[in-house]
Amino acid sequence: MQNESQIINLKRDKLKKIRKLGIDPYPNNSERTHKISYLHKHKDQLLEDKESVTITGRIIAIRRHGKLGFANIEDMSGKIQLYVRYDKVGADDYEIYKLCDLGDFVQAEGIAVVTERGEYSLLCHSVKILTKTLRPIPTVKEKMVDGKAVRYDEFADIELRYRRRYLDILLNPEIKSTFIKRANIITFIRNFLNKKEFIEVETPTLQPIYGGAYARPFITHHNTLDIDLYLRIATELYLKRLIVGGFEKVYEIGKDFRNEGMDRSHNPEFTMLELYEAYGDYNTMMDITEAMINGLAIELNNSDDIRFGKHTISFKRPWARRSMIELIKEKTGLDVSDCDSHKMLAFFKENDLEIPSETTPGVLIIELFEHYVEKELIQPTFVTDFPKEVSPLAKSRHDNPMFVERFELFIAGQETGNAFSELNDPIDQKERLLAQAKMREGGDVEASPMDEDFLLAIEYGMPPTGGLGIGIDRLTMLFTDNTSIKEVILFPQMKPEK
RNA sequence: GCAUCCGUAGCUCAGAUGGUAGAGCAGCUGACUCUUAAUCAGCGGGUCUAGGGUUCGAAUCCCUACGGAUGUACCA
Repeated sequence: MQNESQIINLKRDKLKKIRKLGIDPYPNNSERTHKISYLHKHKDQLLEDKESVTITGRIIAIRRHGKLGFANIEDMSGKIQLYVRYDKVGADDYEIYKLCDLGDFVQAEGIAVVTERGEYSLLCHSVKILTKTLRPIPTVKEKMVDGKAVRYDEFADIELRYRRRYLDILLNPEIKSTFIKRANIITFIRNFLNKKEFIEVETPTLQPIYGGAYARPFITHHNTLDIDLYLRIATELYLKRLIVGGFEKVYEIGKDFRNEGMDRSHNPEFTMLELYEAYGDYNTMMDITEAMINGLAIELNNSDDIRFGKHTISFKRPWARRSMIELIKEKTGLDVSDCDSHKMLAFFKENDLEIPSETTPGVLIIELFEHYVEKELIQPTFVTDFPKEVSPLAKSRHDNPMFVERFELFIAGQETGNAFSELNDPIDQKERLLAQAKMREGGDVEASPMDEDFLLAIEYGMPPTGGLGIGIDRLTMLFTDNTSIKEVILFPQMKPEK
């Protein structure tokens, strides 16, 4: 008689029983005098003073023994055992205790004691129910073996964990700490930038023209204006307008949306930090990136090093700064600084590499880099000097105008940041955006549309500026030793269940 | 997109070669005034992801769909 819906019916019956006793299973008010962690911090004093305390929490284990029983309850700060005796709480409250299930929220008042078996507990004088659960909470049991918690019956189904993240957080403590860490990372970045006098801003998520990255957008519609709007793919073009306006240091931490493939490192919406500094360039962006992430490592781990899978990654400064050309030459022996596509194509053929659909020098160089170099860059490495044609918003190098002043930051083989000396020549910028628009007309769905309004702003004058983008999700993956972006996004995008 | 693997009770899993589904935990009933994966006795619980096929017979073999994981491609 007990599949899930029957268990739910049994719980509804208990609910009725509680109501029959004249008790509201969902009272409007609750009270607590202390968090559970307080009981642990002031253990000796509480044991001596026998001061009455009231705590609240969720039942995570329950053991009944006739006229006495135990329950482990947990709040955000910790766990403690409740010790419930018929002769202490009285018949009414004992009845309530008997009607409590795993997952119910309760309020307990009592004094701190140590049981005969040596467990620090709250000996209850009263027990009150705060919320009755209707569904069976998956049972996860833990046993301490040699100081290590061995878990039984884990809540481990990956799909269920993501779809019912609340259960994941409730039942898997390491998940809770992952997301606390994520919050700490964002807080640290805010504090770091605020201290450097960056201003935090918010720019539109709904944009009439999207741009600032190479990606397909989500499209939506505004009813009153009767126009289509795009969910932003980057904050870049609006933040630069603010530099034009005289904000010298700005940043935004927010969601970008890209309508493309999903995999281990891509979620359709993701969190991005972008910052812009007037009178800076890509070199100052390297400095600030190093300082920020190194500071983060020290803040979180009290060390320059973190463990990531098999690797120990050291954020000790300075980090490697390597030209893409140099790296390719090192791995392949091929010098691509002359952007000779014939030579590169010959190399592709010699080595049986798949030839990309476009065979312009820039695309071929990137292809070589991704194939031979990217995955090898485990320690933090700034890869500099990208081909101009794949960087429409970056300034050219003076010594070789085929390349731009740009870097991508690679850590553990993964792109974690992207920065450049921002192009501020309005005529050059217009030409490059026109080239993008042409690619778009030619069928490149990821090329950016022309943004006249952005060009207008640049024509009013943007000072030399360094700009930087860092993927917060990927940074969090690094610092929490996760290889899937879904593990660091609370509610990752999933296909609907049928 | 392609390839491979996976989907059995609320949770974690077992179900060789096809023979008609099982365990632990959780739940229910009872016992128990110091337990902590409580214990003991008993009881129940399943559209084996869905649909089709092969077969006397399918959780098992085949096909399709759905969902997930991994790899790969794409993502400057």
